[in-house]
Order: sequence, then C-alpha cells, then structure tokens
Amino acid sequence: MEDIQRIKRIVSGLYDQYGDISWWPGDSDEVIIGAILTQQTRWENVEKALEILRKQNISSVEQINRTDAGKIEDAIRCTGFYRVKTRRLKELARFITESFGSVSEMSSHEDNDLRKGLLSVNGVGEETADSILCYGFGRCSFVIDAYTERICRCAGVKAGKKDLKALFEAAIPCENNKYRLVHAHIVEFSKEYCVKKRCEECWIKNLEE
DNA sequence: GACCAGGTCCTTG
DNA sequence: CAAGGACATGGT
Repeated sequence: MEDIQRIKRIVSGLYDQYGDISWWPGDSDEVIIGAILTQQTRWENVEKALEILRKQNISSVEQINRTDAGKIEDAIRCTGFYRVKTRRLKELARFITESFGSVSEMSSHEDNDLRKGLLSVNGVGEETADSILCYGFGRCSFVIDAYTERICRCAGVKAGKKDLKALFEAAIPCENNKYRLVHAHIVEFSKEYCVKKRCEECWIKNLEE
C-alpha cells in the first residue's frame, strides 16, 4: 500500500475512534506562548504556567516584551527548561513586534511568510512554527511531532520524517479544523496506546486488509 | 531512584 | 548529515 493511502486510513480510523474533540483552544497570543512552553513538556504543566501568566498579566506577546525575564522565569518554572524558554519567548515576541508590528497584523501575511519568519527565530523549530500557524492562526499547516513519526513507523509508512508533513497535507482536505483534529487525535492515540505500550490492541499496525 | 514529557540548538565525528 | 548532550521541572 502507498504511504498516502496508509495515512488516509490512519486519519479516518482516528476520527472513527475519537470524533470531534476540542484541543488547544486559546487566542493567537496564548497559542504562541503555549507553543514554546509545551516543548518537551506535559500539557498539564503548560496550563498551570499559562494560568499564572494570565493572573500576572503576561499572557500576550506585547506583555512578554515588557516584562522582566526574571518574572517570566518564575511564572513558567513548572514547565521546565524555564531559562531557555524565557529567552525563546523574549526573542519570539521581539521578532513578532519588529517584523510584523503586532500579533493581529500577522494575520494578513501568507502562510509561507509567517512560517519562514517564525523559523528564523532561535528556539522556534518546525513543530513550534506549525503549531502556531495551525492553532494560533487557523492555517492549514500540519504539525509533525515525535508521536506522528512513531505512529507512521508503526503503520508501515515508508517515508522519512522529513516527508511526513507533505504527505499529511496531501491526505487531509485543507480545512483548519481537520488539521487541528488530526494532530490532536494522533497525540491522544499515542498517549493511550504507544506510551502505555498497549501495542497488541493497536489497529494502526494492521492497515492492510 | 529511574525515566519520560505535544523540541530545539549546539557541538562532534 | 547523524548522533549525543544540554536545557529543568513534575508525574509515574
């Protein structure tokens, strides 16, 4: 079976299993901040940090620009890597302000402009950039993470990690809600089966028939 | 106590 | 280019 076909089956199987779920809600500013905070970190800890940031009025890009690094570090400590993440938040916020003016002004730019810009910031890799595009700006930019790769390996997809983004984008109709849903499904499925090593119960490895 | 989490960057070979 | 380490806290 072709890779693309396998991926389509994964996508529809996941939808059958989980249906419509709400995942990573929040305005553009919070998604941008959360995208940095969630790097290599459990989402529950990110939520705690976001709550603290909200209470302290540091939950927008503009406020990140204005707030002392030390104060941000304290607020996001529970997400780990808090010094690097503070530096990344600062650099990203400064970049956004300097090259776009503001978060709302980013909306008028094309996906590719935004993506290239985001990727030029130290600390923003592909997954972070695509998360911001998909969940923060409603674009059709598919997020590939470690789980996606794992599931694809498990399903017998031959393409390497680098090619997965293009494959998923070819397999999914370009509707933002589908994009966010599929990525969400992959994460939920992975936590439920791969992480808990319940591989015997996993249908992904039997896509053939 | 060991091991991992919704990554990314930097250094080495 | 691939592999290995650093970044750090919190949960199982």
